[in-house]
Amino acid sequence: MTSKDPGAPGLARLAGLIADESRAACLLALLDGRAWTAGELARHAGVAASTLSEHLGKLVAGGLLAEERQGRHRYVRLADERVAQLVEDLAAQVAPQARRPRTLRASSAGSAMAAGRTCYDHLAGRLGIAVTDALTVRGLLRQDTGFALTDAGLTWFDATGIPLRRTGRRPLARACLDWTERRPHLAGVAGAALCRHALDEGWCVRIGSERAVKVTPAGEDALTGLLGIDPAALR
Amino acid sequence: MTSKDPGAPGLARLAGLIADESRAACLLALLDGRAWTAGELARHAGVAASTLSEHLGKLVAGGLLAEERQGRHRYVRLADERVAQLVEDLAAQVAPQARRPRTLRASSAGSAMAAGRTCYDHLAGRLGIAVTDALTVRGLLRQDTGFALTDAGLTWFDATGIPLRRTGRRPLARACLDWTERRPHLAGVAGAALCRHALDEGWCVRIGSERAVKVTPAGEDALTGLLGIDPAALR
DNA sequence: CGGACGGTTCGGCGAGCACCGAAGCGTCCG
DNA sequence: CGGACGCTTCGGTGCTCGCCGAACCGTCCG
Repeated sequence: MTSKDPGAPGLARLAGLIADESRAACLLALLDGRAWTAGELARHAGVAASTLSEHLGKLVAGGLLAEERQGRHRYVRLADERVAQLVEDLAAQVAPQARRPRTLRASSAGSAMAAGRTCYDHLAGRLGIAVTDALTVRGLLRQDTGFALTDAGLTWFDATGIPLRRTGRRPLARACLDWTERRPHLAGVAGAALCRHALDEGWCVRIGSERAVKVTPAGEDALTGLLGIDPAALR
Repeated sequence: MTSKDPGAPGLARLAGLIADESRAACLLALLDGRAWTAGELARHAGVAASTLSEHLGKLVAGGLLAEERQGRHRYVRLADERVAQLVEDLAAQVAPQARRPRTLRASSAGSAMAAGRTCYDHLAGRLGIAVTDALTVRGLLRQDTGFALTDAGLTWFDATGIPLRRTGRRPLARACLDWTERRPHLAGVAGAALCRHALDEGWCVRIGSERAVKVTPAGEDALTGLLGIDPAALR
C-alpha cells in the first residue's frame, strides 16, 4: 500500500489550525463557553489586532469558531460542543507535564480555578469532581461499566427540577477528563443542564470575568441537601 | 486578563506534531494498532526515508509514539490508547466533508474498509456498528443515558467467554465515533476484548495487511447466534 | 460633524521547517 | 567477508506562515 490515507491532508490542516500559540490561547480562552470580541482575544494572546484578525479568519473558515457581528464588534465563540470537547481532549493530553504557576497572582488564580470552574458548559475542578462522585456513590451515575446515568439518575434530575432536553445526537452523559483532578467529570446534556441550573439558582457564581466559579452559602446548602456533598471539600 | 493561558504553548506544540501531512498519514496508518517499521511508513507517506526518520523522532519525543528497536528495524506504534482516541477524534471532526475515492482500486479498498475494519484495537465500520447496535437492542449496552454496559451486558461477556480485564483507568465501555457510519461504536476495554476474541476465534480475518477485516462464514454463524445479527448487513 | 475606537487589509520581513540526496553506520545474510 | 539493506545524520534549499505597522473602513458618541 503506497497510497496515503485520504484523510491525512484534512487531519493535518485541522491540527494546523490549533498548532499556533496565539490560536491555541484563543481556543483555551473560549473554553469558558462565552463569546469574546476580537480585541479581547488579541490582548489575551498578546499579539497585534491585525495579527489576531487573521487568526480568527482561519479558525472560522476551518469551522472551529462561530462568529457573530454586532455593530463594530466581532464576537466569536467555539462552533459547537464537539469542538470544545476536542480542545479539552488535546489539552488533557498535554496536562501530564508542567503545571507550575509562576507569579503569586497566577498561583491564586490557579487555585480558584482548581477549586471550581466551568469547562465549556459544565462544571469542572474540585466542584465538578465532587458533584460527579456524589452522583456516582448515590447510584445516579454509573462509571464502572462506562459512563451513563441510571434510571434513578433520570428520576433525580426530574425530581430536582433540572430538565434534560435531548438535542440532536449529543449524549446525555459523557465523561470529560478534568485537567486539575486527572479524573473524569460529568459532561454532555446532563452536565450542561446541571451547570446552568447551578448558576441560575445561585448555587455558584462566576469570579470576575473568568472561568473560575465560587460556591455560595446557598449552594453549599443545596449541594449538601441534594447530594450529601461536604462543603469543606469545595474550598 | 492579559496573561496567556499557560497551557497554550503545550497545546500548540502537541497540535503541531499532527499538523504535518506526512506525520498525519503515519498516525492514521498506526491507528490499526500494530507496529510499523520506519521504511513501511516512509513508503506509505510517500517521502524519503531520511525525512520520515526525522518525523518519527519528533513523534516519539512528543510522546505520541512508542518505539521498539529490533536489529536493523525500528518498529513504532501509537504510545497508548489515549493517543489513538485523540487521533480518532480529530479525524472524526474532519470527516464531515470529502470522502470521495478517486481510483477504482481506492474505491474497492474503501468499500472493504466501510464494511468492516479495526479502529486501533476495536471493531469499526458496518461490522462495528452492527455489533454495537445488536448489543444495544438486546439490553446489553445502554446508549440512551450515556454509554455503558448494563449488568446483563457484563453477564453476557462472561457467559460468552470474553474476559473483561479492568486495566488502569481505561473505561470498560466508551463511544468511538465511526468515520464512515457517523455513529458511535463500542470502544474501551469491552470493545478491545470483543475485537480480540473475534480475531482469535476466526469470526473475522484481516484483509491483506490493512485495517480492513472480513467476516468469515463461522463468524456469521457466531454473530447471528449470539447477537441475532443479519449477515447480509455486513457485506 | 469630527474624533475615538474596533476591526480589517496589505506589504514586507524573518524564522521555522519539511524536504531531498549523499554519506555514514550498524545489521543481516549469502 | 563482502554486499545488500534499514535507518540516521548532515547540509542545503525553498516555501510557508506568523508577525508587525500603516493605511483604511465602518461604528459609536460627544
